[in-house]
Amino acid sequence: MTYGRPKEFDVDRALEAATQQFWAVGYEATSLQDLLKAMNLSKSSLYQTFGKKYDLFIRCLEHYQQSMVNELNTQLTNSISPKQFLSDFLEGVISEAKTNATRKGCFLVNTANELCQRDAGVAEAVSCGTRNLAEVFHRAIEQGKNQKKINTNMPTESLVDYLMTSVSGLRTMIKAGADRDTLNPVINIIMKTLYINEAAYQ
Amino acid sequence: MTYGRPKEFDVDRALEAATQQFWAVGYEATSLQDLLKAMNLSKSSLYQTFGKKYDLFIRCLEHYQQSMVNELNTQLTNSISPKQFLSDFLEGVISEAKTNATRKGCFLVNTANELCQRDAGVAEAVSCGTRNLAEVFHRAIEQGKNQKKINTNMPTESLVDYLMTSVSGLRTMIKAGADRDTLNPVINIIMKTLYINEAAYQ
DNA sequence: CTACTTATGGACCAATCGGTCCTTATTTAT
DNA sequence: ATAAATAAGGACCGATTGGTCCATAAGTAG
Repeated sequence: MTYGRPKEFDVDRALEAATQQFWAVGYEATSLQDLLKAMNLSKSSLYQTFGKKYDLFIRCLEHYQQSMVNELNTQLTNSISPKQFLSDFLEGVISEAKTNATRKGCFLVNTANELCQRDAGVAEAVSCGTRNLAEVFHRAIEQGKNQKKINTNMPTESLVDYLMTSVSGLRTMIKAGADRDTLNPVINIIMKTLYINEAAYQ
Repeated sequence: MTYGRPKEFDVDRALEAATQQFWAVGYEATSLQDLLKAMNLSKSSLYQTFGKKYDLFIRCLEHYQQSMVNELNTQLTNSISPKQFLSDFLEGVISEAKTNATRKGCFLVNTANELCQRDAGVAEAVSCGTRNLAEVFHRAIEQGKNQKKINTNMPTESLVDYLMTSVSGLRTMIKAGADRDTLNPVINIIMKTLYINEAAYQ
């Protein structure tokens, strides 16, 4: 039933390679040549399989978003407490600060900054990704509230938005060159804000 | 003492126009053509006066940074309280959320996200700008502490970094499409965190 | 009026951009 | 064996990129 010459490459691996490339340097700064080298494909294969650069980019965005959200969801269910999950997550975010390696940040955040205002399609994909990410945080915060660890006076939605804002901010600070020593107190403040009762009593 | 044919344009106005252009769409997405149109210059005039695109960009960054910091300093000295200053500032940041007009955000934040990891010169200019911005926040927070309005237990530096992080995060959220209604509660949380005693007692 | 200095307009450049298309290679179905 | 279908290599495309260079214009100093 399947005709034709089989592909000489793994589509998923190629997609992953393209994602890494776009993630590392963004859409505009990634040339077709860069993609071909990163994915190890001929131009024909790329266009035949993924369409144009823009189409590939959108697909990478979705690929990234899904795997990130999946990863976070399993981390949340495996963590000993929502607080530990959130704390680990923030630690993870700032762990790439001032490493010699490239600080890629979050592909969604990067793209939001680069393209969202200019391209409606990208904006839609990013919006979808952030909604899914927010859902994870929503779950974590609801659990924290149920365990009476998080101030139940504040609407969960606001806390989620606060968390999203804080994470995005951390990522920008890292790109701007902040190191872990300056950002560690910041995530302490953020955590204390979520777990405000502890902060007030300490 | 001044030789030669006089310039037919105002250097400062041209610099301002270039700043607006870079600010609006970033470095990569701004072509030389875009610059010439925005600045209303011939190519020769641009290169003779400002050097190459990269040089002009750095100069725009510095120009932006200086005028922003000056503006904020006068706003701080004219405000009735540091709290009012900070609150007004955050309000101002989210006031461009979901306007139909282009949401340009902060030129420094944009550039941090676009170029800092790739170009050392840009990173240096951004770092200088953020330091100067942080100084303004430092002044405001110290004043708040002196007036016993801000928790003196937390180091001022940490609060400054927290504020910088929050502002950067807000800007990204705006670019990602968040509207004022979702961000207003967020800045309330941020303000309460700075003025934590009020938050704990309310 | 002449020499000198700077500004401007635009021709020109190689390199690169994203993208198309045609030929050839490799497979499966009959 | 042959036809159908897909993949891969690479030539080729016009448009655009950032940038240089040169001839001409427009001033000032002596």
